[in-house]
Amino acid sequence: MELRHLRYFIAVAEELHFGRAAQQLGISQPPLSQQIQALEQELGARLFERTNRRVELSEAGRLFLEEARQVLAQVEKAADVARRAQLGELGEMKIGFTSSAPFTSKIPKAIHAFRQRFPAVHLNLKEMSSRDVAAGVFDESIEVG
Amino acid sequence: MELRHLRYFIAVAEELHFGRAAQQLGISQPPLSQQIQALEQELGARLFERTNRRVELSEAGRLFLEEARQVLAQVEKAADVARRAQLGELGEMKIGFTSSAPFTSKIPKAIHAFRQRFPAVHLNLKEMSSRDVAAGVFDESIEVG
DNA sequence: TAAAAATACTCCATAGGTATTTTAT
DNA sequence: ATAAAATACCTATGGAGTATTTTTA
Repeated sequence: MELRHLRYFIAVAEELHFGRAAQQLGISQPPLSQQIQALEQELGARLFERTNRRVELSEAGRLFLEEARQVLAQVEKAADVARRAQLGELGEMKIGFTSSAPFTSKIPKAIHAFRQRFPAVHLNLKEMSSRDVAAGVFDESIEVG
Repeated sequence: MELRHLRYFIAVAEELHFGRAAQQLGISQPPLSQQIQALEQELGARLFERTNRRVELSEAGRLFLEEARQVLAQVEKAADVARRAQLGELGEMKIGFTSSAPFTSKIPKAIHAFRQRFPAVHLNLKEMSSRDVAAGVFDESIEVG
């Protein structure tokens, strides 16, 4: 099974008409019929009742439609997560700082501004020696959450 | 995006090695690299850090992996729902019966046996006139949940 | 220099198109 | 007689294979 099968199935389920669904999908009707048949065969389930002047969903089709929509929604979410993570709007930020850093003034403000800007980024702070800061050492952590 | 991309991505994420992942998938390494590249391009996100002796997941890749697994799990569920609905192990059963039916004895037993056999089928009972039973009329219903 | 991924190209399986037939109204 | 899906057949896009190059540890 491929997402194509689910996209095609949903189009037919919404139009209840192979010709119009094909048009909406930008393909012709025969390959759409074929893909739906292939899907039905793989599932071992009849998804539509075809009575030549009318196409309607079978019981299996109605239930499958809900699941198929959830799959596509989940795919959208997956793509969105990846894009936002790439843009640095999601994920984890680890910051090491030395005890001599002006913690009482600048760091809290910086954290606040950062969390305002990237609310989905998980912040992870740690006080450490300046040598470790320079070396990029960051084993344990204090989470700000 | 197609499910193929997700299946390939998960294989590479698990093996952290394109060659072995390709072998596990039953394809050769170059097309696997190509499909992963196509996926990364479509997402606009780098999923792996390639440093020639080592492949590792990027932050975006780690987050995407969780989502991708959920997609495939949802696809399995969708297929399962369709198959079980086709077998009559899922869905809805509507039964009309007349007031003269021996409700106190046979019907409750029949319901019990049915629900034992098909626990996922939603039962829907209604007392109606014998004429409506014969005509298959079934507008409102009493649900047995 | 060795191990692994990326390129370059070639091939073929199959998604998709066109033409036609079937079917039920 | 008509509208719509199914079937048959053909085409061509792109997924997959083989050979080779690039990269860096």
